[in-house]
Amino acid sequence: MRREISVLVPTPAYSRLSGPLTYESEVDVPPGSLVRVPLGKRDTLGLVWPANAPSSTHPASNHALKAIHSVLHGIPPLSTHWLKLIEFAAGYYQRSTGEFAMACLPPSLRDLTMLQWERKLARRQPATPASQPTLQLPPLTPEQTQVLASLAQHPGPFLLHGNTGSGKTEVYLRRAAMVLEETPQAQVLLLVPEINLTPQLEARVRQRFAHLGDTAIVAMHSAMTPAQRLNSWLAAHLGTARIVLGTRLAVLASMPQLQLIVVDEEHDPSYKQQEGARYSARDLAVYRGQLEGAQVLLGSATPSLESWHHSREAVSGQAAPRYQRLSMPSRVGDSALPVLRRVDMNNQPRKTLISAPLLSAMRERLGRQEQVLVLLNRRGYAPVLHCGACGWKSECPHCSAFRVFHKGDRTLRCHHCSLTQAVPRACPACGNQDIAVLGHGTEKVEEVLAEMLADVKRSDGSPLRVARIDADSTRLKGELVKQLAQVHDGEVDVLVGTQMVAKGHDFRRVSLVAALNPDGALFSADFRAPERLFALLLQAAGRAGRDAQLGAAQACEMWVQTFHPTHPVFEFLKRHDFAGFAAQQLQERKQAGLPPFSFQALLRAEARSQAAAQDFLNAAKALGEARLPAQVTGLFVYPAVPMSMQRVANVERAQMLVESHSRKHLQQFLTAWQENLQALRAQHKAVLRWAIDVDPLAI
DNA sequence: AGCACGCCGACT
DNA sequence: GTCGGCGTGCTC
Repeated sequence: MRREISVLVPTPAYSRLSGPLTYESEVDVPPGSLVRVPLGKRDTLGLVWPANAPSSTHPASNHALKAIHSVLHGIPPLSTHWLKLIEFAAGYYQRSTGEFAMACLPPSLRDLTMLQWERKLARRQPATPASQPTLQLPPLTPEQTQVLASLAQHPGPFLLHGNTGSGKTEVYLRRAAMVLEETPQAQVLLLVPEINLTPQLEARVRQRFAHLGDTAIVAMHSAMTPAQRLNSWLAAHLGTARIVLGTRLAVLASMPQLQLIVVDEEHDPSYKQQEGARYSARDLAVYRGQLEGAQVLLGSATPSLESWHHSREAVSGQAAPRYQRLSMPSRVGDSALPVLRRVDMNNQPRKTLISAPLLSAMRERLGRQEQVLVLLNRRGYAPVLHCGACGWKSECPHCSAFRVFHKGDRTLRCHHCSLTQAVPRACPACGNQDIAVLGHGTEKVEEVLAEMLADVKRSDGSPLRVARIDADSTRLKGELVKQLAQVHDGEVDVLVGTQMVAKGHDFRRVSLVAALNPDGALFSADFRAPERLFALLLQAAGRAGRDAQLGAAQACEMWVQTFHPTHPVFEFLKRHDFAGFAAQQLQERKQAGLPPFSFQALLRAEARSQAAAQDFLNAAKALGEARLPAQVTGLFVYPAVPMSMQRVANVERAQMLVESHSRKHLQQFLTAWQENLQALRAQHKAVLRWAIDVDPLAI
C-alpha cells in the first residue's frame, strides 16, 4: 500500500519550505526515522516527522509525490522527546525545523552513502565488559553531603552556587554515579563551556567510572573529527554511552535514557551559539530536562543573573521557585579565599603597565617558589601602531578596527578578518621612520616582566621562567595541554595570559593572580559587562591557593590595577560577595527594564553599505509594527543602529533591538515577523544576510 | 542552503 | 567559437 510520509529536509526558514515535505513510500516508516530522499536534483538526508503535524507547505493536489529513496536501517528511530525538543528549539530560535534538526545530527550522517552507513554500523565496537568499582572516593564535606541529599529528594531543576574550590565537580560525579546505579540503562549528560575544559574533566570521569567500561563514556565537541563525532553520537543514541561529556552542541544529542543533565559553569557565554541557530545550550538543557523528566543541575561560582533571579532556597509553604538554589560556600580543605588588593592607578606614574606595589608582591611570591598568574585581555604586543608625525594608525582596511602589532613574527594582524601583513619599516602615510606602539598586549607584558624580574633566581639558581598562554601561543593542536602541563610541573614561574587561562584550570602553586587592566568593563555600553567582569575576576581568584598547605602559610592574593578602586564591583569582589553583587545588579536591571526583567531579540543585517543594512532594518520595523499580531502588547522595536563592530571584512553590519515584558508576546511577534521579512528581501537586494538572535548576550 | 538555468566578457 | 561570472528561481 502506498502511503504519504512527512519528512523534514535541510532547508532554511526563509526558503518557503520551512515545514515538512510529503513523500510517498511502499512501507510504513515511523516518525524519527532517518531517510534519504530526493530534493530537487540532489539526494539528501531527511527526518521522518509525525504525520499529523501541521504542514505549512502541502503540495498542490496535482503534484506528483516523490518516493523515499531508502531508510537508514540498523538504529532505532529518534525518540518523540527528541523530535519535540528540536521542534521547540527551532521555533524558539526562529529557524526552520528541518535546518535545525539536520544541524543537530553529526555532519557525516548527511554525507554517508547507504553502503558506507552499513559498513559503519557493522564495524561498531562491542561494549567493553564492566569491572567492579575499586576506586577510593574522597570524603565528602558536610555541604556536599547536604547538596547530594537535596538532589536525591527533589526533582529540580537546581542551581548549585558553589565557590571555586568548594567541590562542585565531586557533587556532579557523585550524583551521576547515583543516577547510573539506580537505573541500569540511565544516561547522564555533562556539559562544559569550552573544548579546552573537556580533556581534564574527561580524564577524571573516565577514572571515576572506569568500571562502566571504556565505551560507556564519550566526548562530544566541535574539534572532533567527523568519524569521532559519528561514533559518539551513535553510542549516545544506541544507549551504549552512559555518560556524554561535551560542549553546547551535546545538549542536542540523542539520548533515549537521559536522566541527568549537568551544566557546569552555567553562566559562561560559550553556552550561547553565536552563529547559525543561536541557541542557548543552558536554556535548552532546562527545557529538555522538563520534557524528558531528567534532573537538571546548573552549577557555578558566579551564576548568570538570569539563573540567580529565577532561583531561591527552598522554603516550605512558599511557591516553588523555577530553580531550587543549593549553596556550597566553603572551600574544600578550608584553604582561605584570596585577599583582594587594589592598586589605585591614579597614584601611579602615567602609562604604568606593572605598578611598583604589584611588582614587589610578585617578587616576594616568586622568592618563595610560588607561581604568579597575570591576566590581560588583549593578545599581541600592542593593540595599535601609531605614527607620531602624521597621526597614521594601523587601521584595518576592511574592518572598523585597528590591526594589532605582533612582535613575535613582526606582523600587523586584524583580529576580526585575519588580515596579516609584515610590519612596515616606515609610516605608510608619510614615510616617517619613527612609528611607535600604543597600549599593551600579552606579548609585551611577557617581555616587560622578563626584564623586570631578570634578577630573580629560582631555588636552583637558574633564571626565572616567564611564559604566555593565549590564542596565539596555543594555535597548534596540543600546544595548550603541553603548556599547561609545564605550568603544573613548576617549569613556569610567571604565567601571562588572556581570560582563557582563568577558566577551569587548577594551578596548585599559584598564590598571586593579577588583573592588569580590567577597567574597560566598568563603564561599558554592554549592560552585561560588569557581570562578566565579576565572574572573570572571581574565577581568576579561584585559580589561586588551591593548594591548602600553601594557603595556610600566607593568604593568596588577587591583585587588580584600576583607576576606579572604589567601584562597587571591586567592593563586592573584596568580600567575595556574589549575592550582594547580584542583588545590586538586579536592582539596576529592574529599574532599567533590562533582562531578566524583560525579554530581548535582535534583528541583524549585513550589507555592502551601512545605509542598505539600516534601510532594511527600518523597513522591517515599519512592517512589524504595521502587522503586529492582535494579541501582542507592550512590545518595543528600537531604531536600527550600527553594530559595535560596524564593519568586518568589508561587510557593514547593523542591528535592531526588540524588547518585551513578555516572552510569549515576543515569540508571537517574532514568528509573525519572520514570515513578513521574507517578502522584504526582494526589495532590499543589497542586504547580504539577516538573522534573528533571540535572548542575545551582547547588544 | 544547494543546485540548476541563463545570459554576457576573456581565453585555448 | 568555448569557459565561467553570479543573478534568479525551485525544491514534496
